[in-house]
Formats: sequence, structure tokens, C-alpha cells
Amino acid sequence: MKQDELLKLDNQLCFAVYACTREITKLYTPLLKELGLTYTQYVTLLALWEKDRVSVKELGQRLYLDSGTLTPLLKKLESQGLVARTRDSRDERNVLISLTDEGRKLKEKACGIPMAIVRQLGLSAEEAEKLRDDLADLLNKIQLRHQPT
Amino acid sequence: MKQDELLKLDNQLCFAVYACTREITKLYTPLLKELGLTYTQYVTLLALWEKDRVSVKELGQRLYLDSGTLTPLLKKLESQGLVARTRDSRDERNVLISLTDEGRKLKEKACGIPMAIVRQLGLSAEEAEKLRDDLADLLNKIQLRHQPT
DNA sequence: TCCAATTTAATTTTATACAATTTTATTGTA
DNA sequence: TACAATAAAATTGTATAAAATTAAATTGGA
Repeated sequence: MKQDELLKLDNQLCFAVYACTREITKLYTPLLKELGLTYTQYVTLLALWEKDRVSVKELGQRLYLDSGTLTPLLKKLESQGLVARTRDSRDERNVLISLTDEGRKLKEKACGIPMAIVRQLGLSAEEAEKLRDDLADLLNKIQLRHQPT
Repeated sequence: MKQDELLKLDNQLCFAVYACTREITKLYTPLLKELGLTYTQYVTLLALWEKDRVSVKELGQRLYLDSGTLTPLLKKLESQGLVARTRDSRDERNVLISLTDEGRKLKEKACGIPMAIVRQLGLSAEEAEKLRDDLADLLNKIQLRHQPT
């Protein structure tokens, strides 16, 4: 493709990903509103429901977010009574995030969301899995090229 | 898949899209810094390089952004001398955005960016096009289900 | 042991995003 | 012409995001 064609929005993979993210987020908004959560708060809880009592750093690596985003977000979840923030007594630099009973209980109210969203996306389970795997591969490729340690 | 499996981050298409967007944006940051632009400012210019002298509303539909995001962004681009904001004399409710000479000229400095990014993504042209089309289809599906007019 | 280098969170700054509201302009209609 | 309904931007408030800096704790030598 010519440079001029490559500059067009509709030809750009990156713009497609960017636009999709925001349109998908809008699908979540009404569902998450019932739980009093935003999308970022929701994925943070998804991570914690899988693995509780993790440091902010580990959570950040899992979610691809840094402390500048997570610190205020976790304080918000703390104020809502969903998580607890405690310093690791063995290494006081680490802040450990744990779910409260209420935070754990919220999982039951959230468990229908993934299905409801996939239905709204209008993709078959197979199509959704294929696209997810393609994007996961892309994410891995970017990671490898950018943090070669 | 069981509900509990569906709640896991790595099984979620939506999280893959969300994470990809942010990692991709980070690839743009150093390239766009040389032009003094952010990613959102860049895609706004991409839209204007394709079609100049459009209303904020039309620009918003093209970029999937609303006036709450675009108004301050366009004022910023105006202060940088890249665009002009004028009221449509035929309907004073509309603000028309036009490129300045400097805004048009910036296209030449930006024309190498798409290629540089695709190279960093580590996908072949065919893979990138396939993924782009899949995401464009998804975007269309979401649109159809949510604005049936 | 001492202290420089490193690590981890938190803070600050700038820039998105978007819902909800307000302001201004236009249009349709009695 | 009035004026209600509609439309388009702008504004306000809240919540991300990330770069850059700061603060506190730990670690690894000399």
C-alpha cells in the first residue's frame, strides 16, 4: 500500500483497535452501573477474583496499568468496601491488595456479564475466541519487542 | 465455557482489545512526540487530512468521540496553529474545522508513521489487514445493534 | 556497618473519555 | 410572529491513562 493510503483511518489496524475498545466499553457501562463499577474497576476485580492478595506492581503487570492509574482506583475500591490495602510486613515497599467479603461476593452479581456482552457483540463463540487469540498474540509480539529484559 | 471460566481475564476478548489499545498507543508515543502530538490528536489529523472543513459533529462520528473530548482537543490543535475553528455562517450552531497550511504540511512528517508502527507490531501486511477487517466487522456489528435509528 | 543503587508506591501534570447539563441557534407550527 | 421542540457545541464533573518526579524501604557491595 502507498503511504497516502496507509494514512487513511479505515486502513489502519491501530485505529480499529482503538475505536473498538471505546465502543465495547460503552456496552459495559449500563451493566456495570448496576454494580457501581467502571470498566477499569471491573477488570481490576476480575484480576483479583482470579488471584487475591497481590501487590500493586503485580496487579499492574496483569492489567498493563501503572501505579499512577491503580493507586487512585484502588483507593476508590477501598472506599467502596470492596478491597483492603495493606503494607507487606516483610517488605514495606509493597502494598498488598486483598478482596473483602463484600468484594468476593460481588463476583456472583458479575458472573452473567461476560455472556451478556458476547451476545451483544454478535460473534459466535468460535469467532470471539479466534479474535481474542489473535489479539493476545499481537499483545505478546508487542511485549517481546518492547521488554526484551 | 462455564461462567467462572468466562470471568477470567485471559479468556476475555474485551480485555484483549482493551490491553492492545493501550500497548499500541505506547508504541506511538515516541514517534508522535517528534510531531508534538498525542495519539488522539494524531487520529484527528488523519481524519482531517482525508476530509477537511468538517463540523465537530461529523468529526466525532468519524472518530467515535463526542464534543466533550473534541472541543478541548481542537482548541489545543488551534493553539498549535494546526487547525482553524470557525462557525458555519449558514448554520451558526456548527463549528467547522479546517486545516491550516501548517496542519496540512504536518502530513509529510507523519507519512512514515504507519509503516514504522506495523513493523513494530511484528505482523505481516496480510495478517494486519485480516485483523483490521475482523475488528472493523465487530465495530459494525456493535453499531448496528446500538444505533438501529 | 555504611551508603549508593535499586525498587515500589504515591504524587503531579497533562490529556483523554464520557455522562449530564447548559447555552445558543435553528426549525416547525399554531 | 411567537414559541415549543430540536440540534450542536460547550461546559462540568468524574474517571481513566501515562510520563515524570518524589518518597520510602530494601539490597548489595566496599
